[in-house]
Amino acid sequence: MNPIQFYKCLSDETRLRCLMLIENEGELCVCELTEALAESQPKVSRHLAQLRQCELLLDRKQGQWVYYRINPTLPDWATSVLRQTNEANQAFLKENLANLSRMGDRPNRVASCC
Amino acid sequence: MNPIQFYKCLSDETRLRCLMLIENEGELCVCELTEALAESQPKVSRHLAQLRQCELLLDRKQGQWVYYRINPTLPDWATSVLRQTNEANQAFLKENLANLSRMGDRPNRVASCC
DNA sequence: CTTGTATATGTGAAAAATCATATATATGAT
DNA sequence: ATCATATATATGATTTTTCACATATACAAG
Repeated sequence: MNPIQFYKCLSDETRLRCLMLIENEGELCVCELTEALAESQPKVSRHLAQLRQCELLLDRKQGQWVYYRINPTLPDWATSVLRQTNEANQAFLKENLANLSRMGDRPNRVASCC
Repeated sequence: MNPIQFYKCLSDETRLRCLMLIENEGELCVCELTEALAESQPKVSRHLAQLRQCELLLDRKQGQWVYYRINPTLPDWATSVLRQTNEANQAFLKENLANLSRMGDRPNRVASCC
């Protein structure tokens, strides 16, 4: 993982909030992120695609939903940067987390492996 | 320190290398960074100015030289991100450190306080 | 098969970031 | 005062990034 590519990924507000929300929640689908961020679906989807291409995120498809999670095979320093950024900046996500918890009809999560 | 502003600062190659080199060396002046990066002086200077304005770097003037150092009052998470990024990515700086050590006539450092 | 929901992507426009070049300021040496 | 070195900044051009909107694909339900 090239540090420049990594930090370019973190330098856009939509992408950083997505990463932090996913770090918080473990896994989120596009419609949940769209709701939490109050942004358009194409905008969120495009930024997620970039994070996936750069291998910061992995996705899994379940029915009509696509769930994104942090790539667990990132180098330690990158994993640590994401974790620390999230832990130290919860206030930054306040509004987004409120949107998310206010969201009705969240898709039923089914474990990917069982 | 807003995490977006922080990561925008880290998302440019010139700025990231400057930050990492300064993290490595403790303090560097503009001409040393210019040499290490093999970039033009105005380019390096302009990026340093941005890092100073965002308060990631502090500067001190000594004679004709201006030395930049990491702002020691950054929030802990930011300090830690810089340190970890540097420690885990020494290979990324190899060429720049070689340029620096090859540099003759490096300005004599005088302690700022004594 | 049709409809509705979720997600992805193509396209051209707009905005933001970066750059090279020229120039200005400050300091030290002669 | 003149010259050389170090640094900063103005300017306009270029490149990169982001965006909105339209559209395409996939799946589930009826």
